[in-house]
Amino acid sequence: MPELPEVETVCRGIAPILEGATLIKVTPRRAGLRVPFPPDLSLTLTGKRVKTVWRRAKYALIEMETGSILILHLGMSGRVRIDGPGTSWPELQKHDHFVMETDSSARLVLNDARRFGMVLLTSRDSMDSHPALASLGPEPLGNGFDALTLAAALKGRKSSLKAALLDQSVVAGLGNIYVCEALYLARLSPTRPAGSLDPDETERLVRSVRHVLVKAIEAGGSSLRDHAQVTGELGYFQHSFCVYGREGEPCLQEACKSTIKRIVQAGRSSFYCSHCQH
DNA sequence: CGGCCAACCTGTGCGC
DNA sequence: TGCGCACAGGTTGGCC
Repeated sequence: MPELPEVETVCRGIAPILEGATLIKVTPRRAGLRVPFPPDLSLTLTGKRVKTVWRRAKYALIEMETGSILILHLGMSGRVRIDGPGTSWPELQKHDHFVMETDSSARLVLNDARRFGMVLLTSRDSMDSHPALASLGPEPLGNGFDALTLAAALKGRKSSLKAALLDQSVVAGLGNIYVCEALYLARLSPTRPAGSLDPDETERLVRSVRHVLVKAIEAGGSSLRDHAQVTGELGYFQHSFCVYGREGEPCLQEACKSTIKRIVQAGRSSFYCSHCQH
């Protein structure tokens, strides 16, 4: 589930619960996920009040009034659940690896079957130099992402356009699904050398990236499979994919009689229409 | 530094 | 019903 739109959806869902609340209990339920949990995690957060929740790339950031910032990354299979506010919470489940309880009888639960996620700690003052955040490229929905900056980031790159857009230092927050979707919308082949775009193509790509992300956020994130969002509702953007997961199905372009192809690039599946995308 | 691959994990769906 | 295999939304460390 967790590319930029899904993380954005999670942040919007947990912000009303967490902001202004005090964390009364913080419980790591195993040693860590991809990396060990910070040793001072509970000590740093317990008894502190949450100031704000926001997102950077695919990271959810929870800033405390003390200036400490909890960084959550959902990896491939991470999900965030809010239990309560209420008098009773459901039983913790398999793969519920990290839990934070608030003084308003709500509980945030991080569930991550594959444990590719990350729980990290930084602070207001040092977040810019934190290894996870330091080398991230511009936010695709922010002012720092335009045709000129993208052209500069792609210039001289020999790798494919697909690989370049998955590189979080080029643009931050895209993953396999939305790269496929944006390239389809921009009519650009995932196999194009990243440095070969002309200004018109670059502009089309910028617009397409923004468009697919905005639409996905509006739909509440794609939330593949049976993932229930923190709001308890399922996202519906997954039903709106044009190419992702559609190998062998007809291209949706009105006049196109071709079918969607799947190739493997950098170990990831790329779905595209070889007739429409060049 | 750029580019590529393996590794990190569990779950699911498919063919046999 | 069971087994084995391919594949899955991401990142990173090591190697050339």
